[in-house]
Amino acid sequence: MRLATWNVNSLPVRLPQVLDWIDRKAPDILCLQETKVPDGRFPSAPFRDLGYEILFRGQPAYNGVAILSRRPLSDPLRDFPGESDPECRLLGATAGSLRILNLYVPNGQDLETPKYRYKLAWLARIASLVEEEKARYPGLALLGDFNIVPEDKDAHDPVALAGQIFLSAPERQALSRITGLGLHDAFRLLHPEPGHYSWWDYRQGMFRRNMGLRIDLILLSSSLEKTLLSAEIDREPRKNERPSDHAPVFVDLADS
DNA sequence: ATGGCTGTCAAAGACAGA
Repeated sequence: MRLATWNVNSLPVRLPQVLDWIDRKAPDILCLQETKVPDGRFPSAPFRDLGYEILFRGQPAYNGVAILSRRPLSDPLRDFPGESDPECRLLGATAGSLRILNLYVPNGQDLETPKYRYKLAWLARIASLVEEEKARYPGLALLGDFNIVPEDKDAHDPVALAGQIFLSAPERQALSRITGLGLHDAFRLLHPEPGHYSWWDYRQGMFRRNMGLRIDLILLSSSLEKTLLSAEIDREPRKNERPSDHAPVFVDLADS
C-alpha cells in the first residue's frame, strides 16, 4: 500500500502534473495541500476516472486540502471537532484499518506575528486531536506539509536559519509533542543522512543547488511503522516546467 | 539585499507562501 503527500501549490495549475505522477507512482492514497480551489470548482472527474474516491475542502486563493483514495473512505473529518477553522487545512478519513490525517500546517510567517501564534495554537489543537484519534485508530498516519524543520539536518543552512521560522524551538516542541504520542517520521527511519529536502524556494536556483528544507512529512503510528517497506521523496516533478515548489513524499507499507 | 519566484484575484499590484 502506497501513501503519498504533495503540496501542489494550486491544483488547477498542477493538475496535469498530478495526473502524470499518479500514472507513474500509482499511490493508493494521495493527500494534497494548497489546492487553492473552492469546493465548487474542484476537478473531481479526472480523479474519479482513475478510480479514486475524493474528499476535499477548499477556499478561494489560499490553503485547501484533498484526500484521494483507491480504497473506500469513511468517517470523514473536515475540521477540528466542535469548532470551525476558517482556513481549510485539515482533512481526515478512514480506509479499512488505516486512519489518515492530511495536514497543511500554517506557515507562521515570522516569530512575533499573529500568524506565528495561530500556527502554534493550530499545532496544539492538532496534538489534542491526534491524541483522540490515536486512541480510536491504532493504524494512524499523519501526512502533509508540516512547515516545520524537524532537525538541523533537515535544512540546507541551519546556522543561518537558526531560531527563525520553521526552526524555532516552540515549533519543534509542538512537533515533538505530536511525535511523542507515538508517531514516527517514516522518511527518517530509513534515511538518517542529511541533504534530503522536500521544498526548495523558486528563487536563486535553490533546487538546482539542492538548498532546501524537509518539511513535508509522513508520521506513522507504531503498528504502521512495523509495516514500513520504503520511504521516498520524489524530486522528479520539481524538474518539470512550472513545478510546485514542493516534492511529493511517499511510503510503501506491507499489507498487514 | 524588508531582494529574488510563483499563484490568486482581478485586471495592477497586494498578499501569501517558506
